[in-house]
Amino acid sequence: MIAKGIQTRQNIIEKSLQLFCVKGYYNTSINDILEATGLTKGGLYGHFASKEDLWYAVYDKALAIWRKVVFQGIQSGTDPLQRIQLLIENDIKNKLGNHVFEGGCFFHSMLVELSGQSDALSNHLMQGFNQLAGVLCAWLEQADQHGLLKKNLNFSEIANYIIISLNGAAALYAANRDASILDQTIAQLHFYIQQLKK
Amino acid sequence: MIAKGIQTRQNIIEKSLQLFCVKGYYNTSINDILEATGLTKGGLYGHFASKEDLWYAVYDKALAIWRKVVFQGIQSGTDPLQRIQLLIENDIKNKLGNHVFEGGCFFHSMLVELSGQSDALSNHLMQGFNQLAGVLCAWLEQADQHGLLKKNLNFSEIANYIIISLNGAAALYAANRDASILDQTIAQLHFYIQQLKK
DNA sequence: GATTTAAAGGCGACCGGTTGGTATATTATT
DNA sequence: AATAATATACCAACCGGTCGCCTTTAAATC
Repeated sequence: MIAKGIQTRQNIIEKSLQLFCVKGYYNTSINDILEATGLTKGGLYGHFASKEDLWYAVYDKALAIWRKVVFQGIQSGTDPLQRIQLLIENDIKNKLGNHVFEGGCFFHSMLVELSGQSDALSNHLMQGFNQLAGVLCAWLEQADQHGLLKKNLNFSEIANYIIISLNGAAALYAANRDASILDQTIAQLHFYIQQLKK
Repeated sequence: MIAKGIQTRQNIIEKSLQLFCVKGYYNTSINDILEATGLTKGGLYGHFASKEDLWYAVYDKALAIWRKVVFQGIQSGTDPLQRIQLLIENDIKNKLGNHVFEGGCFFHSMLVELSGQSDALSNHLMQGFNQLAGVLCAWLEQADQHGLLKKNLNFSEIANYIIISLNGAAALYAANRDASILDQTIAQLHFYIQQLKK
């Protein structure tokens, strides 16, 4: 049987993740988390040294969730461009559309809120985005080696631009909750990527 | 001579705009604003009924600044697609790159922070974005009437997508402050718009 | 199998400081 | 003298965090 403490800790992380997505980091108070978990201050601070400490644990949880959703059905060996398209579709339709993170995408919301507020936390976030850019970049290079792409494309530039588009979609969708914007963004990014082909 | 009260009011708005951009709305305290303006509580609350009331005034100021920067050099009568390109370039290079708003784009930062936190304020923001989408849409229709575009394009979809890209760029640039990301985004959006042409 | 023991888990009062906001008094300006 | 502009003192509620105390649980001892 799983130790009770570990279960409680997991519950704190999950409830905090929801709250951070909806209300933001600073605007989520420890009391909000206590209310959501049914704990009291002493109980919570037995599991985490500080609110920032909790944030790192929440980040790890969010990353695990995100990876599962966004790399769903993607197999190495398949057409690299198709992998990119699938990743985009997963990110927009499954992550945003299925409200994997309530309120808004954890990573995008945190990035905007924490930029200029906490160098430590926002750098932590940027590392994640840069890793994703690296993956996309590698896939583009693979596509190029298969002779699929136009000449003289800047792969890291394209990778960054895709990430930018995904972030923008997260922002707009969180604000207006209009599902059609998701389909539209997928369609436009699909069109964009088609134009990279020879 | 301009009444002193009006000058003070303007100063409050300008300093608050800076603070909201850097720290966000909720995380900017009234005390932060007092410190920035040299006023005391009584002085400030003589000009604004509440923090939210101040936000609306700041929004108006930000909108005026944004309009000036982003429609710079754009004349009706010129090539509609070129107008779109210029607007994009103004938004990215002049608004983001010149740090017209310190810390991050006011509109994007506020949209992300206030989504799900304040329906009143985030709806106010969305109206602005929708107006911009309308302008871009109209320009695309003009371009189409001139026979410049491919068939069966969805103009409002394209307009939304451009806005999404601009918002994403604002998010990433605020976080990593790497100017090359601005040039890259301009280049990619330029490429994207070229692909819309016949 | 019953009893002891110790640690893990959780409770809740309390801390200094800050939040947005108000009422009243005081000072400049006209 | 009247009015506009600002200062001061204050409020209740809330902020993240600490600390000593109380339960619960499970292993160790008898």
